[in-house]
Amino acid sequence: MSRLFLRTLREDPSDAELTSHKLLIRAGYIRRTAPGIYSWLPLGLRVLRKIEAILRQEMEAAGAQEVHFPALLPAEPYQESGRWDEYGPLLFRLQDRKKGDYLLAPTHEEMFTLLVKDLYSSYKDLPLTLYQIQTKYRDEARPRAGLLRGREFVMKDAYSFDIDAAGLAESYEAQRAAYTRFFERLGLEYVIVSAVSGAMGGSRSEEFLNPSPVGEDEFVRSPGGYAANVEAVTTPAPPEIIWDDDTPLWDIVPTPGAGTIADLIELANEAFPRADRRWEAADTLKNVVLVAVQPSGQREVFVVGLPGDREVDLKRLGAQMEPAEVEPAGAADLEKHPELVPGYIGPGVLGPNSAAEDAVRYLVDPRVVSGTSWITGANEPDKHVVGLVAGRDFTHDGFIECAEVRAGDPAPDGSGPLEIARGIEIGHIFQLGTRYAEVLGLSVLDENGKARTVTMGSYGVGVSRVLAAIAESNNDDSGLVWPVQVAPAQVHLVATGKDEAVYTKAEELAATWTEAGIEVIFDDRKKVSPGVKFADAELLGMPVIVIVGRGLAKGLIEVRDRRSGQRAEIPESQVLAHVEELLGQ
RNA sequence: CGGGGCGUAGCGUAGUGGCCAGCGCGCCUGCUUUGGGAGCAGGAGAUCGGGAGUUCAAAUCUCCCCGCCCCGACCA
Repeated sequence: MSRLFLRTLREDPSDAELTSHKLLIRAGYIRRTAPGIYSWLPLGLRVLRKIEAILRQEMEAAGAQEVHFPALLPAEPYQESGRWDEYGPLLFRLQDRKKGDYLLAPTHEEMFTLLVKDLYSSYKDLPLTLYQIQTKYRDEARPRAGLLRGREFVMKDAYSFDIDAAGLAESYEAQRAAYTRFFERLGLEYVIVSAVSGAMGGSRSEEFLNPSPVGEDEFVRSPGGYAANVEAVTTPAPPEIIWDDDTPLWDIVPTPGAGTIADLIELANEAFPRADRRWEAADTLKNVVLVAVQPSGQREVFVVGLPGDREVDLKRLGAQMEPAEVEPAGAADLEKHPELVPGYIGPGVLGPNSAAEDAVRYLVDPRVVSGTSWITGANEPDKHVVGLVAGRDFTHDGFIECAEVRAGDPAPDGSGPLEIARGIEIGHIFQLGTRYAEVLGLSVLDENGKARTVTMGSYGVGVSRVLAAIAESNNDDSGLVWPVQVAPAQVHLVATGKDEAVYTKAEELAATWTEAGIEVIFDDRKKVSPGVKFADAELLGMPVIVIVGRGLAKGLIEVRDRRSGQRAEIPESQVLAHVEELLGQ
């Protein structure tokens, strides 16, 4: 260790917020090079390599073959797939000396698709799964949390190629199983949640989330085992209500100044109270004006209708409108639609309810089923409608998940009330289908000599993010506590005191153990006080700390378990056995 | 991109117009010290984020720019 390239820091870096970030920097595993870009130091690199090695084993076991693409790529394939535009500012773009467009790859679907197209043309060559462990680049608007969201990061991306949907399902299952084994071997807690496929396109998609309060993804789960990303949660539609001739007709009521839901409810309970109960926010139909912005910049104003007690969740809505982005309508957008009276918008002027040809699209929350009765805007200032029945008095252009999800909402599969938690996205698997194969022309001949478009899956693990997630969930007040599988070394050997015999003995142990296949970090620094060595050992976080020092005179060596803090004085002859036991070997 | 905080040595910081910019950690030399971040003595290390301006005088005031952190928007 006297020669190890390492400098531990006594104080937390001022620009770090998360425990994992602070500790990885203080313990000398990584250094920040630029915003969201980190350099790997010897210890950090060892951990990264170990995670990669485990991942490779699981990929090979699942039948995937490793390749390696450049990170620097020509623009053409991405222009063909449309992602050169779709990715927008997230893409690092550059030009060569001849003004040719290049990019630093954010992910490699196109390249894998083209590689297979280049070499294969028969159904006999399938199924095939390829993978790589590569550095990816994304010019994130706001990199944060050290390794958790960087602009450069290490990712394992795998791609499966099959002739049909059944094959894809099999390849997908194989990767899914490999992922569960991988995360289990790391000892990293994970939840598999349903996800929306987003910019990737495709159908089935699941995320592996490491539950953590510092995670950026919100997900829900139910006691019955349902789990989904908040963006992907579906709302179980209440049963339709059949109305009859006794169902009262709607009525326009004056509601001066009731521009907000809260005001409206208060006024309604006073001016036209219900017989059976008080009016609630959930009795109102709130209509919110939004704009969908296409990657081309084209703007479409549309309105969503949802129960008045719910807020619009732009994230959830946006996930369903990909690749368009959704934002609240601005003043300029509203000016183009004078029929939309802010605070008093009702279905009457929206979508199919309007006679106008350019009526804005009207999408509603799944709770607005046929037969439900609402208080909603009358499309003129200071007036609302009471008793407007969906299906009878108005209709819409379709349902959309646009409302916030709340703890306690029912799971769509009836498995109980949902709880909301946060997680770090450590893996994401997709059934892409034919999206990339189609635009890039990847097809093979089937047994009848007919060209069939290949169907693909895409499977990612954020390797550097996994490292951060492990650090985030494996530490204590004095430092990191690595699981043995990924620790830079298994044993941190400390020699204390100034007795030469101690150092000789420790060196001897280090050599023997290394020979026996145990990785040892040996703190042989002679002019460093014991306190510093102990503190460093705890900060660095090897699973076992061995101390050769004052006990040696009696033939005793101290062995500590980093995680539990348990200490034992062991006779020298039994130390190796004890260490191996602690390491679980 | 909006809101907030900030930028002084490798790290953490003090310094709101006035002498050679101070302290702790770390680093170097010497002596002492060695089971919980040692002591003494000496030393190296700073274009005070950059530029322009105001002033007899700027880390400190003004303007512009750059960068960092947090929240939001955004985000396989």
